[in-house]
Amino acid sequence: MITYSEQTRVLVAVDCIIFGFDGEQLKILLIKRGFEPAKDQWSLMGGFVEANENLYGAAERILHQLTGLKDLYLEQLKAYGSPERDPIERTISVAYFALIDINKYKTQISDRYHAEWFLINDAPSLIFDHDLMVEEAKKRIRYKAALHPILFELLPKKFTIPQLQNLYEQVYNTKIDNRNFIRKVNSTDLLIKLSDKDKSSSKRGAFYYTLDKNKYKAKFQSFLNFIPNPEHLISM
Amino acid sequence: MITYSEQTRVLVAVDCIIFGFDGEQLKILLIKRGFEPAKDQWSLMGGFVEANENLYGAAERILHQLTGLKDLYLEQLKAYGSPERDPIERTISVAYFALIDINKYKTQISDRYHAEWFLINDAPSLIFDHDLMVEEAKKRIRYKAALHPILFELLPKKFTIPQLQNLYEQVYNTKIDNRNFIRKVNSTDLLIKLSDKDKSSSKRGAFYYTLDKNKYKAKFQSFLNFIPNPEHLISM
DNA sequence: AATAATAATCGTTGATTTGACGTTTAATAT
DNA sequence: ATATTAAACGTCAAATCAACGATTATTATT
Repeated sequence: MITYSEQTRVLVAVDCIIFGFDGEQLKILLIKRGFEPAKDQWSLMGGFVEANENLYGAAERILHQLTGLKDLYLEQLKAYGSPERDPIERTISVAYFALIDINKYKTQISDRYHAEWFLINDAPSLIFDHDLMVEEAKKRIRYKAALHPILFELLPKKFTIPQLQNLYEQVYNTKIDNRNFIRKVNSTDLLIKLSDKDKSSSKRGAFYYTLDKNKYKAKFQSFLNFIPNPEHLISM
Repeated sequence: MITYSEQTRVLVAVDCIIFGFDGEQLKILLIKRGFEPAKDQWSLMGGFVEANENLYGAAERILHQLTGLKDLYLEQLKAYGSPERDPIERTISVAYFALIDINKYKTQISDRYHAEWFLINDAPSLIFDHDLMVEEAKKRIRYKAALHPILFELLPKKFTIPQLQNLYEQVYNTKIDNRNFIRKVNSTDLLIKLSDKDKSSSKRGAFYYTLDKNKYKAKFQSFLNFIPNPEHLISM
């Protein structure tokens, strides 16, 4: 029987960078670690990969544990494997980022992890190399969202154009001309206008829209350009 | 003392998808495995991550072992972790892709690995999930090269415009209008025209060019568009 | 009933880029 | 002299772009 017996085995973990949008602000979900090392420090949600699951499955499980949600947008970011990244024992971590609508998130489930949403630009510093992971995840999202309509994954089923624009403005930390933005959004043909309005943030009220799922899938690969001169903003 | 003792440890490997260009054709470097399992089958070059090195360092080492080359373009593709991907024992593999100028490659070093260059569209099928890795690496290169000038990493120090165009045509498997291509290339201002010519492939001879390294670094992030309608070609 | 505030549409501008295509000139091996 | 490839220059209409002006719609507030 063949074995790889002379090789060292290491721990493999999955860590999740969870981005959320509540209709107003872009946030990230962090947990307060309940165990050593680095107990009581802020951290990404993570866990070890189990014997029978693949990496994506592990990320799904971990995400479900914390949020109670399934079928989220989830994409592998990168594997991190510096020998010193975990002080206790060498651990390779495969980072995944998820995009979720905060309104779907169930608080009660997260209580055991002491999870909290933080504004994307106002989050505490994290354990190990998690800050680096978050930075690289932000870059990746900017990069990808400049070309593909992934930001819709952050929005509720029904959303308004001002919410959508606000989301883009936060992701790219820039002001977007509203007239050009609407024109571009309409030209993608991805949205279906509903008959009811959101009157919470204005007197007139903004029409709700919903994503045309079929067109979304069909057009996912075709490049978008909601952001003027994205090459000035993106680096990765 | 804190430990993660109850967790299972697994093997972590690095596999390299090595793309090369010899001035005429785009190729991939494969090895014939000299050990079990899957002895004598074609495979990507890989190896286990050692105790004192990070993932990128492991990829560099493995690449150096096979090619004798250092300081190559090397980028992490993705981590692969299906439980069944290695029949002997669970192994997570972090795939890296490298871009190299085949002329720099030293044959004698590779002999112990029975390495061979294959045309990109005429390679044998590989062990484990290596075919999947190669497919995803090809996609990644197409995606990235549509936006960033990474294909220059495949070219020799001195190269001609016809060589460059040929390379793009092979990567995207398409014909490119030569007049528009030259105009676009010149407009990037990335190339320095040399005074000597390559007369091997034409009577007139084509001027050699070299990459302006400073401008290359400065402009790496700004999007290129050598490929007409890249959105028709790219998917990832 | 007037006002304020946000939402949404329509239109214009000139600049730039795009791809498709035509033409010409250059250099040199044969 | 000829064939062949390199390369530069030009044209053209279509499309896209960002920036900006103006208007209308809707409704809560006063």
